[in-house]
Amino acid sequence: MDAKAPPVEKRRQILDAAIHVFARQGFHACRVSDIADEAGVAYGLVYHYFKSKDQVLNELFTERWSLLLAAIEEVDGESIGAREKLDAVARFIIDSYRYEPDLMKVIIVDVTRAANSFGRTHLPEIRRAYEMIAKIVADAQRAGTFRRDVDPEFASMWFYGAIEQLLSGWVFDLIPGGEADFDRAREMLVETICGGLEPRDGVPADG
Amino acid sequence: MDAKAPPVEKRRQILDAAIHVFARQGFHACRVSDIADEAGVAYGLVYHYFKSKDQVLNELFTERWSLLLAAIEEVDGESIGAREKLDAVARFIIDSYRYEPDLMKVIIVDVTRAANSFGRTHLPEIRRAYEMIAKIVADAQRAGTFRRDVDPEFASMWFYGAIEQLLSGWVFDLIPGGEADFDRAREMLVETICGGLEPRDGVPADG
Amino acid sequence: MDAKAPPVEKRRQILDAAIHVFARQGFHACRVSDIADEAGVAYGLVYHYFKSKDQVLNELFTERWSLLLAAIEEVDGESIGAREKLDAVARFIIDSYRYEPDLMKVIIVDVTRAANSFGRTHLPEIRRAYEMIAKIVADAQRAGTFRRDVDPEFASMWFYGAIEQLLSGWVFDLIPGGEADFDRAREMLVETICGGLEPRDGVPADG
Amino acid sequence: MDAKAPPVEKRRQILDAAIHVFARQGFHACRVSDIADEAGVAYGLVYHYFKSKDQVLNELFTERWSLLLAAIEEVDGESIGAREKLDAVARFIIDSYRYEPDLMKVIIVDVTRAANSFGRTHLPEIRRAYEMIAKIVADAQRAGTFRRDVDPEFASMWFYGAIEQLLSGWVFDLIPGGEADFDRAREMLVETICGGLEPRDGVPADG
DNA sequence: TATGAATGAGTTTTCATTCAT
DNA sequence: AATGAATGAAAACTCATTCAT
Repeated sequence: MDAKAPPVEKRRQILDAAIHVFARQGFHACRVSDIADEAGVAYGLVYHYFKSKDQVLNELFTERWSLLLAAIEEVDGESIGAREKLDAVARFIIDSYRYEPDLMKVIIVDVTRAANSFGRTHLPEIRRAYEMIAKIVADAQRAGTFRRDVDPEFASMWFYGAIEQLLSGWVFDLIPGGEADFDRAREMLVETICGGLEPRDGVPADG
Repeated sequence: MDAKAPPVEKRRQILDAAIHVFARQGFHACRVSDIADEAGVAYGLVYHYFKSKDQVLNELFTERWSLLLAAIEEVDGESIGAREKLDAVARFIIDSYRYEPDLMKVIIVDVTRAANSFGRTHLPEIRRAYEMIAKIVADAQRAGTFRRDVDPEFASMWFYGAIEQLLSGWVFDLIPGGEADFDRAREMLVETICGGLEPRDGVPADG
Repeated sequence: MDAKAPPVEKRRQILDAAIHVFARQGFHACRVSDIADEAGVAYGLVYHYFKSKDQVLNELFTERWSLLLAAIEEVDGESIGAREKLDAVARFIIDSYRYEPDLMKVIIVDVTRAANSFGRTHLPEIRRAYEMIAKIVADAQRAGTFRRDVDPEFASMWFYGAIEQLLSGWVFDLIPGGEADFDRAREMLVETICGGLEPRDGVPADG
Repeated sequence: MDAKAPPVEKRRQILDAAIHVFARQGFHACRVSDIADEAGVAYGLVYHYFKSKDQVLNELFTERWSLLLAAIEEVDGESIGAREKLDAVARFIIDSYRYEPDLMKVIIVDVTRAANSFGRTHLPEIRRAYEMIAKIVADAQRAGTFRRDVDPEFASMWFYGAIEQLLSGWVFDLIPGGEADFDRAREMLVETICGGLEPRDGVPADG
């Protein structure tokens, strides 16, 4: 009865192939046929499952980014401190890179940082992540955990900007990316950013 | 009356035109003819002065980035605290954007963040900026002004990543970019990052 | 009714069209679109089958030249005199022109005589023909049929040079190229060259 | 008074430079600026003295070819046998190559054999050489020195074709081109072609 | 579902030639 | 006579996408 595998399989094959091809050559530099070759399917089949080359990347991005958004939301729902929340968010993103570096490379390089092309398209989703992080900060400010003289929107940018720079550093081999480095980098990132956001002598929590 | 206008003039016209065309349409989306049209010169003249479309962008980037490197170096040479140094660096970059938003947009969007194409080419220069910032941090750590448990290289990434995110926010209209916002953004950025890097209760300056 | 026309067909169409376009306009003067138009196919299809415009000509040349090499080899294998062998070779080349003047025109004008471009590329194959003719001469010298005081390599050049000049004459309408002229030209060519190579009074066969 | 060298000098400089540039790169592959660079003059000066890039080559060809025509004419006027005349013509051409290989290379490769471009333009002059050689043959036939069953026009082609092939062989390094080879090649060429044209047993001088 | 042949729009780059000085 | 800046036409090649089978 199942003489034939469900068609979904090839669709997945194509997506997975695209991850590696995009990571290797970059979205613009690769041809649709490169994806098909890597997936071991015929050329035109990509167009059977996807409307265009763009759509392949879009789908890859959305698939992953929605996981991120869900993760942030879940983290935010937990009863833990703001520092712990941001630490969890950073951990999620860094782990994404740790376990699927090619996919994250594609998302960072070809979407998130490619602000003129795909970044533009996905700005709303990207922005959504900023906002959720900003919300974590704002809540902490209300709770007195974070100082109030730094706008949550800006705090979110410092935090996300630092993470993106970190991942870029790994992607482009600017900094060592061994197993041991992941945790250490995250700890220092959270320590610095949260340290800067937490109240201290001479900095009243209420701004 | 001037016997002859210096030929350099048209070369400059082309570079300036390129800034606006690149900023408006993005490097890849624009054609060489767009640049020539904007500059009001003949198509081939672009190739008289530049080897390729790429070289136009490269020159634009290098021209500006070397100013940044010089500025950081100068700032680092002054007898001021680390926080003041980083504040000056942030100010220089933000002022660059304030006075030449199109040029900075091109540099950020088409070079610095376009890590797969031009970013790759200019990685050494970009890295140089990171290193100079890291040096400021390292010196402060030795002086006891900054805590020692955050690697200077990482501190540099948090700082630069935050600035890049800020400029991206302005470039893509994610955050308001009025005159008043420039100073406030810089203050908060420096306050957060340096705040996180400075020693405080329970954080011994020596790591 | 035929389930599917073999894809090879269009490839052949393109090659045939190229023969006529090259012959009419010359390789350099014609555009790829001229070939496509003549073949009645879309522009891009030329590039589907051939890597470049050059490759089209290369293929045309190699296809035909290998027939020539095979013909010379076959002729050389027969048990006939040297004069008969050279006559057969001349006949083969002249017949090639007689039946496919456009193709031969292309080969002579755009490859064989275009020594700086394609001739350079195909020098080894062209040289091979010289060598095979030289071998016929050398064998005849050993057999005493041809005098030994003319290097076979030179004899080969006199023979091939005469043929090439003859074909050029037809191609450029320097001499009449009617049906009757083909045989007569060949006879005179062989008579002159072989006559000059054969021993006679006062010219000892052993040089 | 002669503070300034006559302008003709630079014109000659350009022509001489063109010889070497054409020989090195080929007419089509070189740019006008290459000629100017080699001549050590400015770009536009080439257009002051010559109407176009083509005209430079045309002039080079005509200048030399007219010497050849004159030489053949002179040779033909002497009271010597046909074999001696043809030997003198061959010697003239081979010596031209011997003493000015670059110029002859240009003439052979870019004009004489480039039948589609410049060859076409200079066909009348080239043809003139054939005709003069044919006349030498025809006269010899009338005098009984050469057999009459080979058309003078064809005999001329065999002779000229052999020479052209010989020069091509040197130009493209197909055959050794040392000092000693020049005389030997000429002797064999004349021996073969004239040998084939001279009457012998069984070949009545009157065809 | 699967294949890959067929389509054709789009852009960079080259370089001969002109022209102002 | 001399310079070299300025012009702009021309064409190869790529590759996303469509479509017949």
